[in-house]
Amino acid sequence: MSQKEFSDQAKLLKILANEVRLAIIYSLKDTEKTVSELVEEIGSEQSIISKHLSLLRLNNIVADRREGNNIYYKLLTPCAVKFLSCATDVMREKKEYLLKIINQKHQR
Amino acid sequence: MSQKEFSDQAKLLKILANEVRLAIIYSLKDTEKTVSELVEEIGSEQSIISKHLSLLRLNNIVADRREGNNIYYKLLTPCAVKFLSCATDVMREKKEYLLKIINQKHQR
DNA sequence: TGCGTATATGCCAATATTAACATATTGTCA
DNA sequence: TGACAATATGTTAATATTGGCATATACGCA
Repeated sequence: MSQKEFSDQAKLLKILANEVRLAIIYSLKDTEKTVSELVEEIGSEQSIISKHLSLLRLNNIVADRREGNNIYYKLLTPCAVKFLSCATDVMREKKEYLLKIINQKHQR
Repeated sequence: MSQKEFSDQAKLLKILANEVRLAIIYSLKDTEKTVSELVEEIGSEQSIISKHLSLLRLNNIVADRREGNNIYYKLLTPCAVKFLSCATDVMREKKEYLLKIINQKHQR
């Protein structure tokens, strides 16, 4: 892997590395939603949700579509959800390792 | 998914979302290495590599082992590498989507 | 046209992240 | 013990990220 590849990957991870943006991605995983619906569901202020949506849109993680006064957002890269479950795996693996270590200490 | 789960996941992603740390993880993917080896390979300053290693160690992504003057680091969660390839998938999927869009525009 | 609703954006302050440098720590060996 | 090699840590300044608030924009409808 080249330095540019690491840098690109780091940029992508930074986009995903935010509580609100993760909630948005997860919420859009199998259906499009309006901003209001996301605001209601996630519980952050409207302007905050909008800003995170802008960032995700600028980076082509989501796409928007206007319908009257509402703007619907959908996930462009369903793979992003698989990616999140992959992150969950890493956390589980970490946890298991820690438990193993703790058990070893107790056995001494 | 609960808010705490999103927050935990975001924390993990933040740890991984750095060019140097990605290079370290990738470099350790199938063999342990000393700090000097990582410095040589990655090309950042020693204190910088050390600090990133500390962060990874504190978060149980890597573990260290002293052997004389050298300290060997190894990856604790091999899953982290799979995770990175998963990130690469997301980027590829994004790119493919964009190409598709561009082609559609040209066909009009 | 004017008003209400939905959404986006600009600005600012607080906080987090990072690199760079200097210095400290820990071990080896003479 | 002293000098050196490998690594870690403290401090600081620059920059990036974030949330909160105010305001702007876009649309529908009367």
